[in-house]
Amino acid sequence: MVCPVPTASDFERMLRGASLRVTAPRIAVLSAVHSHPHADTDSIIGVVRQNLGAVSHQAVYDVLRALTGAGLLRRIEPQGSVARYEARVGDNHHHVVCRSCGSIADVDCAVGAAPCLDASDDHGFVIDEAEVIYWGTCPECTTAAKSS
Amino acid sequence: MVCPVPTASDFERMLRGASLRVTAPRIAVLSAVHSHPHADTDSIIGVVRQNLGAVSHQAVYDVLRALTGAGLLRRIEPQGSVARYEARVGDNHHHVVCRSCGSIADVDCAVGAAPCLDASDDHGFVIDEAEVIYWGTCPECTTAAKSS
DNA sequence: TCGTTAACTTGACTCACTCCAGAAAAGACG
DNA sequence: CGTCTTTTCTGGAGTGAGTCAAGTTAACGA
Repeated sequence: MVCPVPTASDFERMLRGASLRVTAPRIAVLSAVHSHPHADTDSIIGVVRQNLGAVSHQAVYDVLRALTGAGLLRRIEPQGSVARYEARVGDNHHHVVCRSCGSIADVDCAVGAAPCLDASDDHGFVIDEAEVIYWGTCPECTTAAKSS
Repeated sequence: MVCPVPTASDFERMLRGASLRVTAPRIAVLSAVHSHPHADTDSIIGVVRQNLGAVSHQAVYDVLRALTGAGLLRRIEPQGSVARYEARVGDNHHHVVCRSCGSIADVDCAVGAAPCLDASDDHGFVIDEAEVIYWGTCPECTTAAKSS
Protein backbone atom coordinates (compact mmCIF):
# COMPACT_ATOMS: atom_id res chain seq x y z
CA MET A 1 0.00 0.00 0.00
CA VAL A 2 1.44 3.33 -0.97
CA CYS A 3 -0.80 5.45 1.18
CA PRO A 4 -3.10 4.30 3.95
CA VAL A 5 -5.89 6.82 3.35
CA PRO A 6 -5.98 7.94 -0.28
CA THR A 7 -7.56 11.32 -0.89
CA ALA A 8 -9.64 12.55 -3.80
CA SER A 9 -6.56 13.93 -5.52
CA ASP A 10 -4.90 10.53 -5.18
CA PHE A 11 -7.87 8.96 -6.94
CA GLU A 12 -7.71 11.68 -9.57
CA ARG A 13 -4.08 10.85 -10.18
CA MET A 14 -4.89 7.17 -10.46
CA LEU A 15 -7.58 7.88 -13.03
CA ARG A 16 -5.36 10.13 -15.11
CA GLY A 17 -2.62 7.55 -14.90
CA ALA A 18 -5.00 5.09 -16.50
CA SER A 19 -6.02 7.73 -19.09
CA LEU A 20 -9.55 7.79 -17.83
CA ARG A 21 -11.60 10.92 -17.48
CA VAL A 22 -11.94 12.27 -14.00
CA THR A 23 -15.59 12.39 -12.98
CA ALA A 24 -17.35 12.60 -9.66
CA PRO A 25 -18.91 9.12 -9.93
CA ARG A 26 -15.52 7.57 -10.60
CA ILE A 27 -13.87 9.24 -7.66
CA ALA A 28 -16.78 8.27 -5.45
CA VAL A 29 -16.63 4.64 -6.57
CA LEU A 30 -12.88 4.46 -6.07
CA SER A 31 -13.25 5.97 -2.64
CA ALA A 32 -16.11 3.62 -1.73
CA VAL A 33 -14.18 0.53 -2.72
CA HIS A 34 -11.09 1.72 -0.87
CA SER A 35 -13.05 2.26 2.30
CA HIS A 36 -15.24 -0.84 1.93
CA PRO A 37 -13.10 -3.68 0.66
CA HIS A 38 -14.96 -6.72 -0.73
CA ALA A 39 -18.18 -4.73 -1.03
CA ASP A 40 -20.77 -5.90 -3.53
CA THR A 41 -22.16 -3.65 -6.25
CA ASP A 42 -25.27 -2.78 -4.33
CA SER A 43 -23.35 -1.61 -1.27
CA ILE A 44 -21.07 0.43 -3.49
CA ILE A 45 -24.08 2.11 -5.08
CA GLY A 46 -25.34 2.93 -1.61
CA VAL A 47 -22.06 4.45 -0.47
CA VAL A 48 -21.67 6.43 -3.67
CA ARG A 49 -25.16 7.85 -3.35
CA GLN A 50 -24.48 8.86 0.24
CA ASN A 51 -21.59 10.95 -1.01
CA LEU A 52 -22.92 12.27 -4.29
CA GLY A 53 -26.67 12.09 -4.14
CA ALA A 54 -28.39 10.60 -7.15
CA VAL A 55 -26.22 8.35 -9.27
CA SER A 56 -27.69 5.82 -11.62
CA HIS A 57 -26.89 2.18 -10.96
CA GLN A 58 -25.86 1.96 -14.58
CA ALA A 59 -23.17 4.57 -14.02
CA VAL A 60 -21.78 2.56 -11.12
CA TYR A 61 -21.77 -0.61 -13.20
CA ASP A 62 -20.00 1.24 -16.01
CA VAL A 63 -17.46 2.78 -13.67
CA LEU A 64 -16.76 -0.54 -11.99
CA ARG A 65 -16.17 -2.15 -15.33
CA ALA A 66 -13.96 0.67 -16.56
CA LEU A 67 -11.88 0.68 -13.39
CA THR A 68 -11.60 -3.09 -13.36
CA GLY A 69 -10.51 -3.04 -16.97
CA ALA A 70 -7.95 -0.35 -16.22
CA GLY A 71 -6.55 -2.42 -13.38
CA LEU A 72 -7.50 0.04 -10.65
CA LEU A 73 -9.96 -2.39 -9.11
CA ARG A 74 -10.22 -6.12 -8.95
CA ARG A 75 -13.44 -8.02 -9.24
CA ILE A 76 -13.88 -11.14 -7.16
CA GLU A 77 -16.82 -13.43 -7.38
CA PRO A 78 -16.83 -16.43 -5.05
CA GLN A 79 -19.38 -19.12 -5.71
CA GLY A 80 -22.85 -18.36 -4.48
CA SER A 81 -22.05 -14.69 -4.06
CA VAL A 82 -22.61 -11.65 -6.20
CA ALA A 83 -19.65 -9.77 -7.65
CA ARG A 84 -17.48 -7.93 -5.16
CA TYR A 85 -14.73 -5.41 -5.71
CA GLU A 86 -11.53 -4.57 -3.94
CA ALA A 87 -8.84 -1.97 -4.35
CA ARG A 88 -5.81 -4.11 -3.64
CA VAL A 89 -4.40 -4.82 -7.04
CA GLY A 90 -1.04 -5.90 -8.30
CA ASP A 91 0.04 -7.88 -5.28
CA ASN A 92 -1.57 -11.17 -6.33
CA HIS A 93 -3.08 -11.91 -2.97
CA HIS A 94 -5.81 -14.45 -2.37
CA HIS A 95 -8.97 -14.76 -0.33
CA VAL A 96 -10.51 -16.85 2.36
CA VAL A 97 -14.30 -17.10 2.30
CA CYS A 98 -16.56 -18.16 5.13
CA ARG A 99 -18.95 -20.89 4.05
CA SER A 100 -21.43 -19.83 6.68
CA CYS A 101 -21.70 -16.05 6.48
CA GLY A 102 -19.87 -15.32 3.23
CA SER A 103 -17.40 -12.89 4.74
CA ILE A 104 -14.12 -12.48 2.93
CA ALA A 105 -10.62 -11.80 4.20
CA ASP A 106 -7.38 -11.23 2.36
CA VAL A 107 -4.59 -13.75 2.41
CA ASP A 108 -1.19 -12.74 1.20
CA CYS A 109 0.29 -14.86 -1.49
CA ALA A 110 3.15 -16.96 -0.19
CA VAL A 111 5.07 -16.46 -3.42
CA GLY A 112 4.23 -12.93 -4.44
CA ALA A 113 4.28 -12.92 -8.21
CA ALA A 114 1.65 -14.29 -10.56
CA PRO A 115 1.25 -17.08 -11.30
CA CYS A 116 2.29 -18.24 -7.88
CA LEU A 117 1.49 -21.88 -8.59
CA ASP A 118 2.38 -24.20 -11.38
CA ALA A 119 -0.15 -26.63 -12.70
CA SER A 120 0.90 -30.25 -12.71
CA ASP A 121 -0.38 -30.66 -16.26
CA ASP A 122 -1.41 -27.52 -18.08
CA HIS A 123 -3.06 -29.22 -21.10
CA GLY A 124 -1.23 -26.80 -23.36
CA PHE A 125 -2.80 -23.77 -21.72
CA VAL A 126 -0.65 -20.69 -21.33
CA ILE A 127 -1.28 -19.88 -17.68
CA ASP A 128 -0.76 -16.35 -16.42
CA GLU A 129 -2.49 -16.37 -13.07
CA ALA A 130 -3.40 -18.79 -10.33
CA GLU A 131 -6.35 -17.70 -8.25
CA VAL A 132 -6.74 -19.34 -4.88
CA ILE A 133 -9.85 -19.31 -2.76
CA TYR A 134 -9.68 -20.83 0.68
CA TRP A 135 -13.00 -22.09 1.99
CA GLY A 136 -13.64 -22.37 5.67
CA THR A 137 -15.40 -20.89 8.65
CA CYS A 138 -14.69 -17.47 10.05
CA PRO A 139 -13.96 -16.96 13.76
CA GLU A 140 -17.42 -15.51 14.45
CA CYS A 141 -19.25 -18.43 12.84
CA THR A 142 -16.93 -20.92 14.51
CA THR A 143 -17.72 -19.64 17.98
CA ALA A 144 -21.40 -19.30 17.10
CA ALA A 145 -21.49 -22.93 16.01
CA LYS A 146 -19.77 -24.10 19.17
CA SER A 147 -22.08 -22.25 21.53
CA SER A 148 -25.25 -23.50 19.85
CA MET B 1 -12.16 -43.13 -11.84
CA VAL B 2 -13.62 -46.49 -11.03
CA CYS B 3 -15.12 -47.19 -14.41
CA PRO B 4 -14.49 -45.35 -17.65
CA VAL B 5 -17.99 -45.67 -19.07
CA PRO B 6 -20.53 -45.96 -16.28
CA THR B 7 -23.81 -47.58 -17.19
CA ALA B 8 -27.32 -46.87 -16.01
CA SER B 9 -27.00 -49.51 -13.32
CA ASP B 10 -23.82 -47.86 -12.11
CA PHE B 11 -25.68 -44.60 -11.76
CA GLU B 12 -28.47 -46.44 -9.98
CA ARG B 13 -25.97 -47.83 -7.52
CA MET B 14 -24.50 -44.39 -6.97
CA LEU B 15 -27.93 -42.97 -6.23
CA ARG B 16 -28.83 -45.74 -3.82
CA GLY B 17 -25.46 -45.37 -2.18
CA ALA B 18 -26.36 -41.77 -1.46
CA SER B 19 -29.82 -42.90 -0.25
CA LEU B 20 -31.50 -41.02 -3.05
CA ARG B 21 -34.47 -42.33 -4.94
CA VAL B 22 -33.78 -43.70 -8.37
CA THR B 23 -35.62 -41.75 -11.03
CA ALA B 24 -35.18 -41.47 -14.76
CA PRO B 25 -34.27 -37.76 -14.69
CA ARG B 26 -31.58 -38.40 -12.11
CA ILE B 27 -30.01 -41.15 -14.12
CA ALA B 28 -30.17 -39.02 -17.23
CA VAL B 29 -28.57 -36.06 -15.48
CA LEU B 30 -25.82 -38.20 -14.03
CA SER B 31 -25.19 -39.70 -17.42
CA ALA B 32 -25.20 -36.32 -19.12
CA VAL B 33 -22.69 -34.85 -16.71
CA HIS B 34 -20.46 -37.92 -17.00
CA SER B 35 -20.41 -37.66 -20.77
CA HIS B 36 -20.21 -33.86 -20.90
CA PRO B 37 -17.84 -32.69 -18.19
CA HIS B 38 -17.99 -28.98 -17.33
CA ALA B 39 -21.35 -28.58 -19.06
CA ASP B 40 -23.58 -25.74 -17.99
CA THR B 41 -27.13 -26.27 -16.81
CA ASP B 42 -28.66 -25.42 -20.15
CA SER B 43 -26.57 -27.95 -22.03
CA ILE B 44 -27.41 -30.57 -19.44
CA ILE B 45 -31.09 -29.86 -19.91
CA GLY B 46 -30.61 -30.30 -23.63
CA VAL B 47 -28.81 -33.61 -23.29
CA VAL B 48 -31.34 -34.91 -20.79
CA ARG B 49 -34.21 -34.01 -23.09
CA GLN B 50 -32.53 -35.77 -25.98
CA ASN B 51 -32.53 -38.95 -23.93
CA LEU B 52 -35.80 -38.68 -22.08
CA GLY B 53 -38.00 -36.33 -24.04
CA ALA B 54 -39.75 -33.65 -22.04
CA VAL B 55 -38.21 -32.86 -18.70
CA SER B 56 -38.85 -29.62 -16.91
CA HIS B 57 -35.93 -27.36 -16.29
CA GLN B 58 -37.01 -27.26 -12.67
CA ALA B 59 -36.49 -31.00 -12.38
CA VAL B 60 -32.96 -30.66 -13.74
CA TYR B 61 -32.17 -27.84 -11.32
CA ASP B 62 -33.55 -29.91 -8.44
CA VAL B 63 -31.63 -32.98 -9.48
CA LEU B 64 -28.41 -31.04 -9.90
CA ARG B 65 -28.80 -29.57 -6.46
CA ALA B 66 -29.66 -32.92 -4.89
CA LEU B 67 -26.72 -34.66 -6.55
CA THR B 68 -24.36 -31.85 -5.69
CA GLY B 69 -25.49 -31.96 -2.08
CA ALA B 70 -25.05 -35.72 -2.01
CA GLY B 71 -21.53 -35.35 -3.33
CA LEU B 72 -22.15 -37.17 -6.60
CA LEU B 73 -21.54 -34.02 -8.63
CA ARG B 74 -19.47 -30.95 -8.14
CA ARG B 75 -20.58 -27.49 -9.07
CA ILE B 76 -18.01 -25.10 -10.45
CA GLU B 77 -18.65 -21.51 -11.26
CA PRO B 78 -15.75 -19.55 -12.70
CA GLN B 79 -16.09 -15.78 -12.98
CA GLY B 80 -18.12 -14.58 -15.87
CA SER B 81 -19.58 -17.99 -16.49
CA VAL B 82 -22.79 -19.68 -15.49
CA ALA B 83 -22.74 -22.67 -13.16
CA ARG B 84 -21.17 -25.81 -14.56
CA TYR B 85 -21.16 -29.33 -13.24
CA GLU B 86 -18.69 -32.15 -13.35
CA ALA B 87 -18.67 -35.74 -12.21
CA ARG B 88 -15.15 -35.94 -10.86
CA VAL B 89 -15.58 -35.68 -7.13
CA GLY B 90 -13.45 -36.57 -4.17
CA ASP B 91 -10.06 -36.13 -5.78
CA ASN B 92 -9.71 -32.42 -5.04
CA HIS B 93 -8.54 -31.49 -8.48
CA HIS B 94 -8.50 -27.96 -9.87
CA HIS B 95 -9.30 -26.20 -13.11
CA VAL B 96 -7.70 -24.12 -15.76
CA VAL B 97 -9.99 -21.67 -17.53
CA CYS B 98 -9.39 -19.99 -20.87
CA ARG B 99 -9.80 -16.21 -20.62
CA SER B 100 -10.69 -16.03 -24.27
CA CYS B 101 -13.20 -18.81 -24.95
CA GLY B 102 -14.10 -19.92 -21.45
CA SER B 103 -13.21 -23.55 -21.94
CA ILE B 104 -12.27 -25.51 -18.85
CA ALA B 105 -9.81 -28.34 -18.33
CA ASP B 106 -9.01 -30.40 -15.29
CA VAL B 107 -5.74 -30.08 -13.47
CA ASP B 108 -4.77 -32.66 -10.93
CA CYS B 109 -3.96 -31.38 -7.50
CA ALA B 110 -0.27 -31.51 -6.88
CA VAL B 111 -0.82 -32.53 -3.27
CA GLY B 112 -3.89 -34.72 -3.41
CA ALA B 113 -5.77 -34.14 -0.19
CA ALA B 114 -7.87 -31.13 0.75
CA PRO B 115 -6.86 -28.56 1.75
CA CYS B 116 -3.82 -28.86 -0.44
CA LEU B 117 -2.49 -25.42 0.42
CA ASP B 118 -1.92 -23.61 3.65
CA ALA B 119 -2.72 -19.95 3.95
CA SER B 120 0.10 -17.73 5.11
CA ASP B 121 -2.20 -15.98 7.57
CA ASP B 122 -5.63 -17.50 8.05
CA HIS B 123 -7.15 -14.61 10.09
CA GLY B 124 -8.56 -17.18 12.50
CA PHE B 125 -10.55 -18.92 9.80
CA VAL B 126 -10.85 -22.69 9.98
CA ILE B 127 -9.92 -23.64 6.44
CA ASP B 128 -11.07 -26.94 5.00
CA GLU B 129 -10.49 -26.51 1.29
CA ALA B 130 -8.30 -24.57 -1.07
CA GLU B 131 -9.78 -24.03 -4.50
CA VAL B 132 -7.40 -23.12 -7.27
CA ILE B 133 -8.36 -21.67 -10.63
CA TYR B 134 -5.65 -21.19 -13.19
CA TRP B 135 -6.35 -18.46 -15.71
CA GLY B 136 -4.77 -18.51 -19.10
CA THR B 137 -5.29 -19.15 -22.77
CA CYS B 138 -6.16 -22.49 -24.25
CA PRO B 139 -4.15 -23.98 -27.13
CA GLU B 140 -6.85 -23.16 -29.70
CA CYS B 141 -7.09 -19.51 -28.70
CA THR B 142 -3.30 -19.21 -28.51
CA THR B 143 -2.84 -20.36 -32.10
CA ALA B 144 -5.81 -18.28 -33.23
CA ALA B 145 -4.26 -15.19 -31.66
CA LYS B 146 -0.92 -15.86 -33.31
CA SER B 147 -2.31 -16.35 -36.78
CA SER B 148 -4.43 -13.20 -36.70
C1' DT C 1 -14.42 29.13 -25.61
C1' DC C 2 -15.75 25.40 -28.64
C1' DG C 3 -16.11 20.85 -30.54
C1' DT C 4 -15.32 16.16 -29.96
C1' DT C 5 -15.88 12.29 -27.59
C1' DA C 6 -16.29 9.77 -23.51
C1' DA C 7 -19.34 9.35 -19.65
C1' DC C 8 -23.88 9.52 -17.47
C1' DT C 9 -29.19 9.02 -17.24
C1' DT C 10 -33.38 6.66 -17.86
C1' DG C 11 -35.95 2.82 -18.56
C1' DA C 12 -36.75 -1.39 -20.61
C1' DC C 13 -34.99 -5.82 -20.94
C1' DT C 14 -32.43 -10.47 -20.48
C1' DC C 15 -31.19 -14.54 -18.36
C1' DA C 16 -29.94 -17.76 -14.78
C1' DC C 17 -32.11 -19.24 -11.18
C1' DT C 18 -35.84 -19.76 -7.52
C1' DC C 19 -40.53 -20.25 -5.42
C1' DC C 20 -44.98 -22.20 -5.27
C1' DA C 21 -49.01 -25.35 -5.48
C1' DG C 22 -50.79 -29.19 -7.30
C1' DA C 23 -50.13 -33.77 -9.70
C1' DA C 24 -47.53 -37.93 -10.11
C1' DA C 25 -44.43 -41.46 -8.89
C1' DA C 26 -41.34 -44.19 -5.70
C1' DG C 27 -40.58 -46.79 -1.62
C1' DA C 28 -42.41 -48.92 2.75
C1' DC C 29 -45.48 -51.84 5.02
C1' DG C 30 -49.26 -54.88 5.86
C1' DC D 1 -50.78 -56.84 -4.46
C1' DG D 2 -52.81 -52.59 -2.65
C1' DT D 3 -52.63 -48.65 0.17
C1' DC D 4 -50.19 -44.93 2.45
C1' DT D 5 -46.56 -41.64 3.04
C1' DT D 6 -42.94 -39.14 1.27
C1' DT D 7 -40.41 -37.36 -2.26
C1' DT D 8 -40.15 -35.72 -6.84
C1' DC D 9 -41.86 -33.58 -11.07
C1' DT D 10 -44.62 -30.11 -13.69
C1' DG D 11 -45.86 -25.58 -15.21
C1' DG D 12 -45.99 -21.07 -14.44
C1' DA D 13 -44.97 -16.96 -12.13
C1' DG D 14 -41.43 -14.30 -9.92
C1' DT D 15 -36.68 -12.40 -8.45
C1' DG D 16 -32.54 -9.94 -8.91
C1' DA D 17 -27.99 -9.07 -10.76
C1' DG D 18 -26.52 -7.35 -14.64
C1' DT D 19 -26.97 -5.54 -19.70
C1' DC D 20 -28.64 -2.87 -23.85
C1' DA D 21 -29.94 1.17 -26.24
C1' DA D 22 -30.91 6.05 -27.16
C1' DG D 23 -30.48 10.41 -25.81
C1' DT D 24 -28.26 14.06 -22.78
C1' DT D 25 -24.40 15.93 -20.25
C1' DA D 26 -19.87 17.12 -19.15
C1' DA D 27 -14.54 16.50 -19.44
C1' DC D 28 -10.68 17.90 -21.87
C1' DG D 29 -7.64 19.18 -25.70
C1' DA D 30 -7.20 22.60 -29.22
